[in-house]
Amino acid sequence: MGLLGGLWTPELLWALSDGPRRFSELRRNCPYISAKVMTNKLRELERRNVLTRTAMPTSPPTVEYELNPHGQELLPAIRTIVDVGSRLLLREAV
Amino acid sequence: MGLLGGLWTPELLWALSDGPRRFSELRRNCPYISAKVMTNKLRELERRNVLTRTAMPTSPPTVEYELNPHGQELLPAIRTIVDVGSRLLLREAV
DNA sequence: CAGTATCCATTTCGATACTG
DNA sequence: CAGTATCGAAATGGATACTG
Repeated sequence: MGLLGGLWTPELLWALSDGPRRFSELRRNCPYISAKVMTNKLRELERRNVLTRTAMPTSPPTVEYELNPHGQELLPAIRTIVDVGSRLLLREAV
Repeated sequence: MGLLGGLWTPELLWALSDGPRRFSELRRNCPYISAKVMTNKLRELERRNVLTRTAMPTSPPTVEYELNPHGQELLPAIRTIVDVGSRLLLREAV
């Protein structure tokens, strides 16, 4: 949980689950995460060895984030959370 | 995640996963959770309809907490988290 | 585009002491 | 036994403005 911690971490990982994404793509995927928090999280996840950050020296700059094998291992957990979460939401709606 | 949120929530649910537990048993299972946080979490989980709290009017008082069906549905998620978590810990240890 | 910097509000956690 | 009360520390999140 220390790793998954933070309200938005699962959502970020989720957005990365089917391939590399650029910073702005992630922002579009998770519009409620401020740039600051997003940067913090991404850096943290990089430090924790869950994803890789690749900056291309183009202009304007392009940065890609991609889950590494460690990150892939987290996916089942995220998936289950998302899954159970949506079932519960359905119930509450009723 | 709003539901699972909080550092200790998964640990509490985990401790409850194979049957009802009394307050003091939970404290023994999760020695690092202060009584205050534990009470808060339990109350929150009760409010969220994940577990039931049963107080027996004995002396000294006895209170049992038990996952209800909603809570049971969370278990797969917790299990997966615990699972992935321990695999990652192993890696880091190496 | 992909960030940083600042400042502030909120939430969460923890230690300690007390109680029916 | 099963809590509650109080206080304070710390992490987390958000808004806004600025930059190579």
